Amino acid sequence: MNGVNTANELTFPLPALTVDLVIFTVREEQLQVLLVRRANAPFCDAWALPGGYVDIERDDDLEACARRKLKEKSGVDAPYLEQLKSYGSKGRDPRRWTATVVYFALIASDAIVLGGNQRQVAWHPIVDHGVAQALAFDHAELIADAIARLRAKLEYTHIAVHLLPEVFTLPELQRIYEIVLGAPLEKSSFRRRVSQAEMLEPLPGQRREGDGRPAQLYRFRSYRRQTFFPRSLQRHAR
Amino acid sequence: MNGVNTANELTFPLPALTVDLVIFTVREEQLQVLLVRRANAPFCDAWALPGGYVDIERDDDLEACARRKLKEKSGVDAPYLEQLKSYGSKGRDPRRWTATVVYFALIASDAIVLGGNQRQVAWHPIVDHGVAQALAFDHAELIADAIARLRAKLEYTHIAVHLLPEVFTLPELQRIYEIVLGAPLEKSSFRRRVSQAEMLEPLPGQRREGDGRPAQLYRFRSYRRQTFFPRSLQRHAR
DNA sequence: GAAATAGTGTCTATCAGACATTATGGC
DNA sequence: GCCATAATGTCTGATAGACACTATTTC
Repeated sequence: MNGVNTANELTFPLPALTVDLVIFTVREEQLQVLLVRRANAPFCDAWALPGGYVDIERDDDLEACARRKLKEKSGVDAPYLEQLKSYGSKGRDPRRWTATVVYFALIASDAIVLGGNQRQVAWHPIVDHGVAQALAFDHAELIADAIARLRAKLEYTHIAVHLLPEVFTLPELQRIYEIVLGAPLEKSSFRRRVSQAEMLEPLPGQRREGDGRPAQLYRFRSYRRQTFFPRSLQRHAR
Repeated sequence: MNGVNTANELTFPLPALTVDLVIFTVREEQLQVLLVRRANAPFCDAWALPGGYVDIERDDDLEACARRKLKEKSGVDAPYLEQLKSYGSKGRDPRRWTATVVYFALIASDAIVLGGNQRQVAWHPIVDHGVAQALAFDHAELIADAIARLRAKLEYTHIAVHLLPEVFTLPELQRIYEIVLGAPLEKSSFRRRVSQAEMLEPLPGQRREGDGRPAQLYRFRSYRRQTFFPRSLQRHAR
């Protein structure tokens, strides 16, 4: 009934399994996503998310597979990486029934070391809910979902710090939020949230300049836990 | 490089792909999860989540696969169904590299038609973050993650209505929340949220009893959109 | 000192928790 | 009338938005 015979051999055809990555960064005042140009059919020459088949020899688990592919494409070792969702259907790859587990990563633009050929691997700016080009497979949908998740999480967590280098100022952090959300934020509200969460550690004495008064430098203190902001249904005390 | 030859045949071994279901209901004043007893090795006779291999002949996509398995085990056609997360690694199934896409479902206990043998398919109460028994594979972890997601979503959405039959009273709905969250809720706060969200439609005239004053009957109005409660970082108006 | 940007303080609106109060049924 | 439960109202505290104000730098 479960399609497995006594010798533990599968008696039915398997779908293919891939891992795809939606790698975000903020460059040139824009949210951008890393795409690779396909060299083979189907969708040859179209842009697509970096990713590929799970290699059961090399990859111990799904996340290791995602990290391997991330390292191959972006050169980044330990970014923020979060599983987004899985997509699988008969038709999304014309060759065969394929499922993909999508991860999204946030990296600082200064941490990126792209492989040589910009025709093959390049950053593409996000406009609204996707990129300007038509993409291979269902990758436009995957990107739209990833953007929605990223924007939603910005509103109740601190993950945007992962889009900045280790040391940054509060105006820089606020700018990241505004670029990703596509809307200006109230300065004092923003700063209140950040300070109340106690996630940032001021780097004493140091400063940096824009054009007026320099801003205090900070470092993200705690990668251990994500901060979630309150105001939801709370447990009743008594 | 991508392991596919020109005839579009894969030249490397594939991992297996399954879909597993965490089916929740509230019965006998407890949050319960549906488990099936395994009839084959590995973990023969152990309890496990309902699920199984994706059948690329029958299943058009992952969600269809989940709905098919849900219908097979619980008899329920159109419950609340949401993709939770995917798990895949070399070791989680001793037979081979296996990935599973986990869905969680919420169904009303009165909608359930279990197949005959209770020794094979049965409800198990949730205590804290899991069930009392040891489970097959990594299913205890999958259940713990599903419980965490369910509890988190209760605090900012209305999905708990899917744990009740179509017609219910507000005290019944509140009781569901309290059972799942494991803590009492403040009545007036609870009712304010529910009414502000305008998700419930009073069924006029009708009532039902406990022991004192009868409660108004309601029906869940809108399956179209989930209600999310406010108080998070908001866009700046100007 | 003017301009520009960083950073703080104050007021208000909104909403959740606490808890009292009223409403409606059975007995 | 009494009890039990349903439903509502009021007060308080916490926090986000708005916006004014102060602080610190360059020129």
